[in-house]
Amino acid sequence: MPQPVADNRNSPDTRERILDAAEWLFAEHGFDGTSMRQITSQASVNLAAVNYHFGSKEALFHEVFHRRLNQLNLLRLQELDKLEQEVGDAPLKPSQVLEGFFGPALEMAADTTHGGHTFMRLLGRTYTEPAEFVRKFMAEEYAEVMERYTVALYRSLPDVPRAEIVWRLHFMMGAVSYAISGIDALALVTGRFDDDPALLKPRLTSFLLGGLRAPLPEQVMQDTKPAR
Amino acid sequence: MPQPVADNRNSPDTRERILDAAEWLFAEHGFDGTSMRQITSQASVNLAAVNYHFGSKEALFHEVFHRRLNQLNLLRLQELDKLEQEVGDAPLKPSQVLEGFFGPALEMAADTTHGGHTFMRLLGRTYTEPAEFVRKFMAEEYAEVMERYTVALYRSLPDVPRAEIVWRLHFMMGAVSYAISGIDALALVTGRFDDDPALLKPRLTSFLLGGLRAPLPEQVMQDTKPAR
DNA sequence: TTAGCATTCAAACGAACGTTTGATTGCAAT
DNA sequence: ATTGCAATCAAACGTTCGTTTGAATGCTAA
Repeated sequence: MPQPVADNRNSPDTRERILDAAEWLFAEHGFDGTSMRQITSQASVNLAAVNYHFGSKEALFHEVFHRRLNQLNLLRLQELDKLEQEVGDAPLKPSQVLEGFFGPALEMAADTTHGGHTFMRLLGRTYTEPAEFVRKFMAEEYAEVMERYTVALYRSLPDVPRAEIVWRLHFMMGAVSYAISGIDALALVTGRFDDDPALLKPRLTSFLLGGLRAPLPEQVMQDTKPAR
Repeated sequence: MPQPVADNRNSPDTRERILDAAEWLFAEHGFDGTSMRQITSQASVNLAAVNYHFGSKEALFHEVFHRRLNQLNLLRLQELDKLEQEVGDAPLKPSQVLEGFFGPALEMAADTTHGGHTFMRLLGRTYTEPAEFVRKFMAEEYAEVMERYTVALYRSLPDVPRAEIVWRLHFMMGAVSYAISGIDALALVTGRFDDDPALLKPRLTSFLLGGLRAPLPEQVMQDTKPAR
């Protein structure tokens, strides 16, 4: 046993090159719109390399996701741990919960040089086109983070019905997704558009907070007052 | 000239059957994920019928869009006309602008029996995956509506910088898109989830209004005070 | 009855798809 | 030197793709 080669992470770049190329192409053209020949060509590797290293196109897609989503989940959980440690048993403020949840996503989306932005575009896109095999691992990999953050949100807004909070979290994720896909889609609908990307985060957070803390609609108020 | 057959809209159902089948399949699996054979099979027409009636797969996609988007645009413009007529030269209230813009979309999304819901899912999905050939006609068909509604929003919020308004409109469209794709994506991220669909609209509008009227972020306030 | 024409149909086209194969390469350990 | 093995490679596999073709069909107008 000269060297525990064991869990071999050999072939220094080709796996990474494939993942990077695939990430960008999937974000740009979607899963079905991207071919193995495009991926391997852009990564400058042999056509068979993907099947050799990952097994299949779907497995590659999963790995593209797992690589960054795992990182994003860790960041979100760390943020929440830190925040909850600071306040002890007291509930967090809604703004703190939002910062912990969307902060890491926006930071990742702001990283345009290491693929973070590319991945967040892919994530937003995939969310609206959940292919069969994607639903499965998406739900699994998101589960813990969503569970902990929804609970934190419940506690931060004790007077708001839980169903309402879940919906608003959903609305907020939509707003953030569009914010990240951002300028492309914006230019698609309005005319040309250029703006300081650094302003996106303050803009978005004040919008989200406004929506999250908006007065409850009357119909919901009525439903929440009586029984249950 | 016995009958002005002229602009023939013959073949009573096959065009419509193709459009309906294509609309559903495109919404479910995307453009690249849907094959001509799936479409024609689900529509119970011959494989060559699509190319005969529409010319190509892309042209079919365009027609699927045009059919409903045209209707949606008309509704939105009618709403705005009516509202502006009511108030004369005075600016509209933000809530009125939102009602005019998102009301027709939500109504269409609530129609689950005539394909309206299906189309709105497709629209939200396409927004985040703008294929080359889609960008073109999307921008064209959206142009007039977006122009008029952004102006109406400017006037309804005279103290808010225009760039801010454009962004917030963008955020709102994201929230609405997610709201419509709705329960599918929600169940993907949280656990199971069931709720009264009739409550969606009041929930969404109070959220949107809260976001739209939220206080401006400090950075933007600073930028807007000095020159320019 | 017949001519014209829009529509439908079965069949085939070449191209591109994801995947597999079997040989070749180049380094590490014997 | 030689064996072992992970990695790369060119080539081919069988499918499925969007589109085209040319013949059949059925209705309408002359």
